Amino acid sequence: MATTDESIVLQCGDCTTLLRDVESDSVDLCITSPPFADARKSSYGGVPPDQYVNWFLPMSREVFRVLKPTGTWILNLKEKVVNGERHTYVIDLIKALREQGGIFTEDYVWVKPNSTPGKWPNRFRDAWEHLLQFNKQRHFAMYQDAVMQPRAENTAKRVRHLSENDCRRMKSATGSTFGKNNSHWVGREMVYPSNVLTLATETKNRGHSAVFPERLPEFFVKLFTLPGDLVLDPFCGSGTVGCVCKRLGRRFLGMEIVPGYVELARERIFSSS
Amino acid sequence: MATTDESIVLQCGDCTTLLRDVESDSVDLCITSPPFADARKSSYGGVPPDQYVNWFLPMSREVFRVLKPTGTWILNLKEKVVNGERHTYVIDLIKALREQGGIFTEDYVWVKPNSTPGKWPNRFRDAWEHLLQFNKQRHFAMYQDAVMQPRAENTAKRVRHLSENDCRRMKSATGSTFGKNNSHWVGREMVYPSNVLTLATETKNRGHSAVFPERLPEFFVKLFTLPGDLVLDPFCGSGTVGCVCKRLGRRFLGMEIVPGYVELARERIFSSS
DNA sequence: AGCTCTTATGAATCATTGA
DNA sequence: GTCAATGATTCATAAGAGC
Repeated sequence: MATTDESIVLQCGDCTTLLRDVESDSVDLCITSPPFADARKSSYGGVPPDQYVNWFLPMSREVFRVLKPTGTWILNLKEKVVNGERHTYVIDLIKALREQGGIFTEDYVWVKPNSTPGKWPNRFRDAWEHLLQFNKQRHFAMYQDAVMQPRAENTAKRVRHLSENDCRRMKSATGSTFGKNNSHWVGREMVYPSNVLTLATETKNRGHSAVFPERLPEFFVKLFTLPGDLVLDPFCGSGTVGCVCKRLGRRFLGMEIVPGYVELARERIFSSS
Repeated sequence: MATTDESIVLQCGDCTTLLRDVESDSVDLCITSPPFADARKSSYGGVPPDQYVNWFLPMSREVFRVLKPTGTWILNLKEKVVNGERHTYVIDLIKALREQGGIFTEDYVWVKPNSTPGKWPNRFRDAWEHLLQFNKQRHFAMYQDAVMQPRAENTAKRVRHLSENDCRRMKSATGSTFGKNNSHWVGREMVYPSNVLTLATETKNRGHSAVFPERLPEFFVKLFTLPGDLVLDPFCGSGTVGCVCKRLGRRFLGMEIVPGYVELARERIFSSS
């Protein structure tokens, strides 16, 4: 499908099929949030949890093929509750991707302070998701200095003056997990983040039910690519990763099966320039 | 082994053996942080990651046996990095515990905002751990009101001035059907927590490395037990869970293989009274 | 400009009811 | 019985409007 900018390519169709036409060892970073099991039924049909791994593997084989040896894949997933317990499709998939040759380098956690409300007799609301990092080699490209952030104010001092309950509520006050109060960058000592990203979900209606906050792909694009590098999102939805790549000067290849979302992504990516 | 208080019992020895003398269906909550793979080499010999599940299963069988049908097991674990990737012994163990009859109800995340600074060529510092919840039945004891926390300031403020729209809810463009009626919020000062616990680790303690900050077992002891209930920690170390139980009026059974830790736990638990 | 207030909305889950 | 549809439950956040 045609594009209006050679460095940003959007394709409409099934990504497993479309990926067959992508050159091997050409992608620096794949970052994607595939439809979770049983989710987004109205637009994607909803893959049953028990069939999720088998549904996933033909696609992942292509992703590993097109990824550069030094490239990275960041995969956003979350366990669904089925019959009162967390389903194992995510951990089954981790095992399967390792058998496909992937190296399970890290499990970043995305903490969502404004997660969907809800309380049930047996559980509280779900405020975190996986960001699984897979690689083809143990040595991969990583630019850690690009994601440094200011050190938080003296945490220990604050903790001492907080009540018991306030301490559990300190989500935005402490430490150097990524996404905390970054309001005063100037003149602050910079530190490396951790493997916990605390970022609120988008609350503005973007016409898509599962939109990344831009700072999430931005973190990984800066961490794993340089300007001019190629970023792939095989389930690009409304194009958040593409927007970030355009802004940061990375090339982007996005695939999406729902025509309406492709149009939405095109508008979002090219209207901002 | 003798104790100085009938409601707090400390035993020195291998927990798999000691557990055989514990009555079936008698424990309301088991909360424990077993030695992670390859850790605590001096006392446990450092279980190699590949043998971790086999090492674990005789003990877990006993834990499930002694747990009440309505009881809960909270298990603190973290994937260790082996040869550049996260080892799968945690997810292998989840699968194995389910095969043993356990119900994998929830995966709480403990975020440690002040974890040790540091970074490596291929990863940042590790700032989170699993708190796996297993049950014997789908219906178990849970006292959610005991762990409520103050509402966020922002929300508390706006509840004082509700608009018309706060009392109804329009359907979202993407078809989600969340209902909300903010008028129910009026007069409510406390809200329920999520499945993410943000708690700083306790850095300086008297001659021991504390596994848990006290607030962590406190959260689960309040959530899953009533005063007088029995709490078990088969790897009780320096006795943090016991201290919490003493303070909150729960009975406690702690097991620890290193005599020095048993003594330390005894001092900590009984000196505070 | 800067503060306060208003508004929309999100990868949800469980118990109950009806077919 | 088994399965599907419906109703009840629940917060925090960013953007924008208003002062």
